[in-house]
Amino acid sequence: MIEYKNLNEPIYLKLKEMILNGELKQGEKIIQEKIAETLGVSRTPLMKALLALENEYLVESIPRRGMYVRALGKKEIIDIYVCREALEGMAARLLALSKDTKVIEALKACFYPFSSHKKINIDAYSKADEKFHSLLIKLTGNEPLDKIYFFGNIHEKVIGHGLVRPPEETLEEHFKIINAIEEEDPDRAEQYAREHIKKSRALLLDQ
Amino acid sequence: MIEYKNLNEPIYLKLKEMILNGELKQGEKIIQEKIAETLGVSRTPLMKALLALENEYLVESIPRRGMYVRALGKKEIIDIYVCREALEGMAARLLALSKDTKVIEALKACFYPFSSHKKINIDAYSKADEKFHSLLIKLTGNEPLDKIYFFGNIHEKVIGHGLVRPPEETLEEHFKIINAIEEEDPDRAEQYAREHIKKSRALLLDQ
DNA sequence: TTTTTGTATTTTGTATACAAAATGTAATGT
DNA sequence: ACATTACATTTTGTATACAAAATACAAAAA
Repeated sequence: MIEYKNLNEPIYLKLKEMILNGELKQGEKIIQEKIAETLGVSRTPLMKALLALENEYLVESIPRRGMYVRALGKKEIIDIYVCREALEGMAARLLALSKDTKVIEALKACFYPFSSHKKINIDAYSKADEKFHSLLIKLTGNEPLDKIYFFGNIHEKVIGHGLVRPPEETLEEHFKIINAIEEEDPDRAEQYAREHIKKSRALLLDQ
Repeated sequence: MIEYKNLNEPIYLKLKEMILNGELKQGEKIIQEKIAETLGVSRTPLMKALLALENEYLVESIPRRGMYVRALGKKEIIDIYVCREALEGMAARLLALSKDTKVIEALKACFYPFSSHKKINIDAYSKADEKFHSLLIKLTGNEPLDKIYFFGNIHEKVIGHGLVRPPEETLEEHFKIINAIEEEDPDRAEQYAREHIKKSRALLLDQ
């Protein structure tokens, strides 16, 4: 079977990168013609990418006024963490019920490099963390769930490239979630996944 | 402050209606030029509406092949109910913590016409049911949550215009949720909201 | 100075044109 | 008959053109 690739994905990816690394600032207006020119495309495929990003909560459209890089206030960030708590909690539950050994392997693999109790590279751990949370959703095989879970992007944007809490604290929590899944205990898997997000949320709320 | 209205919303709404009432059939290819002509617009604003519908899980895009009305199989429907369980459960929890009397009023108002224990009009109850579940989300004031909860549409599509379970069964469950919210008991509110969806899901799974 | 009004410029929204790919069909060969 | 190829048609993807609205700016009035 032939694989048809999305032709305007490169535009979408480039724009997303520009938003996440701050090349396009929060609240900044996206002047279509200007961006289209810098990307070397016309407004038509650019608009498709912008609409996709609007649905990922990265861009906000005001009719007849234009598209703006979404500015995330404290409330929005907290609200997103509430959504994550619900979705990742459910994902952990589903995985605990799945009885799939490959799931456990994949999740554990994220943190193999950090299990030796040596000094932890923050940047590498940050990537592993993002991978873990994304995998938690993807491994469920629930496509609608994956579709509504687009908050991974936000993560970087909120904290820069860092983490909400130090690895020493979260590594253990990650393994608690994985172990509950391995022991096929859906209630504990969900509970731990939710507590994990909730703790980060509480910290963000204080700042 | 001036309110700017989305100019291509009429196209979006008309298309959505055509999909939900079966005028455009499941799995049917959407030939852009043809639909554009029947709607009396060009392909450009039509594409915007189609991309919005793609993000609502009503339309599926295959690059270079075209846009298709999404065909929902049993798995997708079950998966959507799993998402609803997570999201509505969390919403009920948030409302229980909100201590807002207007919330209770609004939720109760959905079912006032059916509290007299007379014969229940299925069509009216079906609308009330949809309203209730939509309100549960909206009243939280969590915008990202509202954005990812686009499954209300699906409901009609799955069951025609009917209900998964009879009103006699679900009316009581609705009030159990409302009461738990009123008593500011987040755990029970979430539990009841989840059980409510779960029961419907179990029934769909059997069919 | 500050506000208002009129005008020029910019920018969005939509229609249209055209190239490239996909699809359909008929002719050819096995 | 069936498969394969060549060609015509359809359809998507992108660029461009143009109208309508929003914005910026300068001149006039309070």
